[in-house]
Amino acid sequence: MMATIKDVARRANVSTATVSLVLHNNKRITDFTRRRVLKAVQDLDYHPSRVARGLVLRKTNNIGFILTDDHFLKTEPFYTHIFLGTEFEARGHKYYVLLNTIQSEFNEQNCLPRFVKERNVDGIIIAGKVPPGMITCLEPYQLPLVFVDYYPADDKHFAVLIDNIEGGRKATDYLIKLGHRKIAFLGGDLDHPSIRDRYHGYQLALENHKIPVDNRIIITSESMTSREAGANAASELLKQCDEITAVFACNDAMGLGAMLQFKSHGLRVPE
Amino acid sequence: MMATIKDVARRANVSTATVSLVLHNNKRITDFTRRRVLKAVQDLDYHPSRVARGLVLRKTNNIGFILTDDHFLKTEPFYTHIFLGTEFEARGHKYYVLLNTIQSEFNEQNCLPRFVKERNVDGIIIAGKVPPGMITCLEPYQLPLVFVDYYPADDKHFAVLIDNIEGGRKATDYLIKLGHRKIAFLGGDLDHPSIRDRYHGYQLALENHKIPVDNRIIITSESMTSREAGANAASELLKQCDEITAVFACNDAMGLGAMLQFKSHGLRVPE
DNA sequence: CGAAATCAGTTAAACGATTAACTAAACTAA
DNA sequence: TTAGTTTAGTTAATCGTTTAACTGATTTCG
Repeated sequence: MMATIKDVARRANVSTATVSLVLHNNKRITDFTRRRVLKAVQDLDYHPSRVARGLVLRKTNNIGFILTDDHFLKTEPFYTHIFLGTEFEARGHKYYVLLNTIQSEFNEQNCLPRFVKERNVDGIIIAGKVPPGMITCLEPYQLPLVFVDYYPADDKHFAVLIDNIEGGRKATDYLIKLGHRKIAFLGGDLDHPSIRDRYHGYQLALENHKIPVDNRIIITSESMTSREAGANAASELLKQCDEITAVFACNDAMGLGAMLQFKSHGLRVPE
Repeated sequence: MMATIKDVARRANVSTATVSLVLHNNKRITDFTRRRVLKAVQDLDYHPSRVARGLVLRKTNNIGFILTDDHFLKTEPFYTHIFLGTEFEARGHKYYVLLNTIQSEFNEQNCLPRFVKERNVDGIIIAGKVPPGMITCLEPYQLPLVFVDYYPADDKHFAVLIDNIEGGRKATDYLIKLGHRKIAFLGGDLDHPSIRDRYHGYQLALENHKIPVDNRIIITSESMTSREAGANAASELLKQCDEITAVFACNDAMGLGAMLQFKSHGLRVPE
């Protein structure tokens, strides 16, 4: 069995309070006692129980990471990296990360991750598209909330965002500088802020170079995040306009799907 | 503030013990009382604190997931899927999953994940290559251990494994059935059991078809898991033998690297 | 009828820490 | 000398549950 604070106290011939005080560097313990306690701690390889400590301090040192699983699984490894980065940083601050993937369909009832209701986290990170109603549901728990890649409606919450406008602008700019003039835009849900912003950036770049926006070669639809969607979009583009020389795809999966589709129509990519 | 069992007890005019018993479906509570308690539970949206419960039951309902981060980050999304699957299944059993990526260099000292020392997990899943010495270090904690994609030295431990021999055999068999005779093998560390087994499967398939194993076209090296490694191996292969018509790569990154390298030498892939 | 058994709860200890409040001894100062 | 202060700890309450042991009332049965 693992050593508890009582074992340490017994071994060092002090009270458990003293052990705790030593471990918190309280100055009212003499060096003599401190050393004895520390020795006992070492001997027994004692580490305070996270659970017991959590109870009295009302603090779990857990961070809940909520992830719309669609994103994690179906698109790029973007969220994997976000998650790993979170875990790494949290670990550095002696926090643990509890992952909870959720469905995007959100119903008021058994909606929230269990770790919220069971008070098993001190704060929450939500990555990806946040189901409507979720934030309201979360409100009464008073947990610190941080969004990743999502624009909260109000400005009461923190969010970590990608500069999608600038990203979209730069990417498009790059294509223009390569000489492309007919650049198609392949996006997912335009209601999704990140997609909207990339589109915005795309527009800005075209504007800067006085290239008109051609609505025929802008293809977006709500559920467009998969390869098939990309492929379908590519077919669509081929029908719409044959002067296209470049494609701006909002994610890798769609880009790849489109690329394969172009190839199967005898076009060569990147040429 | 969140409701505690005391709030529920007060509201239902019973003792906290009764509330707990009701929640555990103990039969010595009358329907009359049970209903009152359940009503109070609903009204207050009460959920037992995982932390408090953990303390008294000596059970955290957490599973520790240890991952050699090299694998997670640098190679395929294989481990991502394992992890997500684990989280999903655990959630179904009311467990949480604590991730902890570790370095492959393992030193006896501050080696083990904190969640082990702090008794914050009930069991451990280790995915990927397990650093030597780690298992011994883990021993005294008496935690249930399950390995994923790793062959434990002793048979005291459970492991979830891929049938790499069969996988390697099938893949090679497929290439042979397509008519290939000179099939190169690109692998990582042959000490790694999964690589060794795939190689074994590769050999078996060749044997079955009475194709001799050509050592010149078998390229393995300890750290070969990246695209660059794949590219280097491809160059090597081109020098060694020009009759190669197919390549068996042990992971996607290497395969991709090799493919790109072949292309840049003017070869067409898959043709 | 009276002892034993059953019923429907309650009381209180325990889990492993933290910390405010207390205490006994030593020291300080008028 | 004596009251006050500082020092170096200890005692005991607390966090929110669970559950063994208890209790008082009712029922069962020989």
